[in-house]
Amino acid sequence: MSGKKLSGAVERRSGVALWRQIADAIRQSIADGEFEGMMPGEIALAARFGVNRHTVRAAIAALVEEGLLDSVQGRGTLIRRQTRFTFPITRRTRFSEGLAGQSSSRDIRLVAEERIEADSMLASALGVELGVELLRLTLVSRADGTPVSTSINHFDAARFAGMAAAVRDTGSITRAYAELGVTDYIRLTTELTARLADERERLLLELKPGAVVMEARAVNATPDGAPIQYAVTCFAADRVTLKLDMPV
Amino acid sequence: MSGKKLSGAVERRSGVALWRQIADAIRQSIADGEFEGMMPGEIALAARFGVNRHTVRAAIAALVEEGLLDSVQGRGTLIRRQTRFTFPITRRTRFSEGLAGQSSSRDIRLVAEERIEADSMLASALGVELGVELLRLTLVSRADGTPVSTSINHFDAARFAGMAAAVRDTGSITRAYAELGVTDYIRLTTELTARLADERERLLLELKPGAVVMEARAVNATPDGAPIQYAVTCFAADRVTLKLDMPV
DNA sequence: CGAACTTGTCTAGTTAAATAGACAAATGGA
DNA sequence: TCCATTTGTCTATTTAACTAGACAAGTTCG
Repeated sequence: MSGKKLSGAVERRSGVALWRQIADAIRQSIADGEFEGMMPGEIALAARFGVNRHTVRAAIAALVEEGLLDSVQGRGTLIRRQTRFTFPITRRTRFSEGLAGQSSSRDIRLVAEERIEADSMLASALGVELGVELLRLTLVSRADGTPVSTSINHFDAARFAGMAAAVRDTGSITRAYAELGVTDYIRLTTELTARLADERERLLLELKPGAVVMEARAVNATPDGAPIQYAVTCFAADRVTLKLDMPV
Repeated sequence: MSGKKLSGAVERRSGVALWRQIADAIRQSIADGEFEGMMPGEIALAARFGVNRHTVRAAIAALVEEGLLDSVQGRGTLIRRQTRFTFPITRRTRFSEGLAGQSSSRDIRLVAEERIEADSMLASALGVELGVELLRLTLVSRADGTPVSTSINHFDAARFAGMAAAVRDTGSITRAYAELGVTDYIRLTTELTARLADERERLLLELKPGAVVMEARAVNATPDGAPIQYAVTCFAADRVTLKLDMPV
């Protein structure tokens, strides 16, 4: 409702093909609720964007491929129901709890496990000495089978040696912590930015080129404020809205 | 430090020209601190991305145009110093205060002023009746002359009739509020997402096509929790990192 | 200076994107 | 059933993007 219109604004020679610009604009318009149920006809859309009908068809074909639209000869192009998760970020952020009411299944999968030495940045974030051995876990979180986020997590290797196995067994960070004796934890700080998804993220999150991710760098700590986890989480921007609740 | 590498991953037939994909990858690599001072030579970059040298040159030309790089014949391509602002989002979020230590000048400019009727979404966010007259102000915030964010703000028109003039005069939301008798305000909630910038945002924020914005939808209130402002703010993702401090 | 590197410019050819128009095939309603 | 409207498919042409190679022009350093 921010006053946006589907302005027929496509730029030529911008390095982004017209059909992709149009696909992006249609996707956003649907997200904004401008279109519902049925799309306008291809000829109408072509006129609106000031391009040939075949160019619009290429855009629609891409969105059909994405699963957002469904074209039926003789009828028109239908808009498929799209769900967008709302993920709360608070002092007590938990992946599974956050999406509990919005999805029927959640799971966290371990995709990589490494041991590295703390550089200056990690050392200060986790409050350990430079060069201390750290455990680095790469995870992918899904809701209803759809990848929502992927994260790279750092822990003190000495204290959390069994973390990888615990995450694999429980499918949950919170439960893995519990197995290792951490019954509660809080989030100290979160830094957010957004950018285009890189190759690794596109693979893990099953995204198309040109997709946008939100990157959150967070420090988790025990309730007394001692850091235990440094996490860089990438959310698929078109699948999730981050909700920051400010406690009054 | 999230383990990213400048993997030579460019996708053909993706609707995004190779030179633009490469420009995006280089921009991100510089932001990640992978390159400093001088870029590798064009021939090395071409080999890395698996494309022709002329394609790399097109990418570099775009980044030179952006002001991020500077090519010198015979010497090479220099990386220009780039500053990224860190913008804190807390219960007491203030634009000018947030960037005070990072920039020598801040200003907020009023670019549009409208009166609209509250739809159901705005009415519930602001706690007013459906159809109540609202003031809609479009603002652009700059730091050191660089556009950082643009916002669309809604206020109860009856209570904040002089808001537009106050913002124009003071160049600050906080001071404008003060002129209208609101000495303090807090942020109730913030919803974040990210996407490609649309035409309007590219114009206001002086962005290139393909640039990413973070969209924050926030409700501000008086200290007792009564909503007074509904704001949709778009941040230029490559110019700012949002920092969410979780109060312990 | 001169060798070894860099970016800048040129021509030529290939591949992908976009335009243009015509017509087929399916749908839904009068 | 007939007709208007929709998406689907085809051919042809133009324009932009990419590749390939050669060479000029500027910088650095021994």
